[in-house]
Amino acid sequence: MPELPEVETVRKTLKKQIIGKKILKVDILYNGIIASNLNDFKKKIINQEFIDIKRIGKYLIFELNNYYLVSHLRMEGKFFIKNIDDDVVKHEHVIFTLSDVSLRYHDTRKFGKMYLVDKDKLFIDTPLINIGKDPWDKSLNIDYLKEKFNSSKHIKTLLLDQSIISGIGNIYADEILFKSKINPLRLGKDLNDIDLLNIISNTKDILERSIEHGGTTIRSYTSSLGVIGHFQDYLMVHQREGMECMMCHNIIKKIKVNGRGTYYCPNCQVK
DNA sequence: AACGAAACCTGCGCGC
DNA sequence: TGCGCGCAGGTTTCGT
Repeated sequence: MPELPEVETVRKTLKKQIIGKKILKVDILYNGIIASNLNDFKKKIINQEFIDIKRIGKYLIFELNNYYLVSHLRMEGKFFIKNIDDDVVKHEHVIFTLSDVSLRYHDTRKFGKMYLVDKDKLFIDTPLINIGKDPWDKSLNIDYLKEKFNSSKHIKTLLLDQSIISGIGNIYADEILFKSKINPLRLGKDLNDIDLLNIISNTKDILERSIEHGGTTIRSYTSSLGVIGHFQDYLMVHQREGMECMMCHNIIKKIKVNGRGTYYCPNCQVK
């Protein structure tokens, strides 16, 4: 479930439920989720307390007393709060037993990762060492994008590059390009100042509006923490292949860009 | 060095 | 009904 707005929704919801609580026990049912040294992870995390939950790009940053627990949900990672004695269900891979509740990490495809990072090394260690600018960072400006987009890669690919801007995924990349009237196959180096300005402002605008609606819940994905977002009702192109463009009534097309399904309006987004 | 492809996993919907 | 294929909100690793 994870692009920036969905992760932000999880962060807010989770924060209300676990701040101030201590980790009494951790059960790891599928080791692949833990990207750090497994034994260190298990040992260090016991008796740590949740101080705060932040978000950087698509990463959830759980602030503990002495560490950051950094979690990436990848395609289908979800957190749930359950009763401690509830049965463990299929696809629950990491179970944190807190004083009065059970925090459970559920991930059908097992793609998600968790890292335990020293507090003074958050941006020095993996996975955040190369993280790009936050969409609302004031230094994310035309000059920055001119340099980073000076490439023969397609703009869709560049928008998905987390070391340039952090938090944009496949749904919002399509929406940002539609609103900016930029064809996904245009090359980064061919964009002009107006294009870059549009990308900067539309990225913030679309992500903000999605956060207001609790993110996007599409396909049959069940949502994290029982929270269902509604921004899918406002998507202009994503998953609308064969349907009429909301702006010009031409037919929305679907292509592949860098292996990712990409939706656009050939009339609004001329190459 | 830089690019696309494959890998990591599971489940669903489709056509035959 | 069953099988095989393609597809999925992501990122890292492997080959050419």
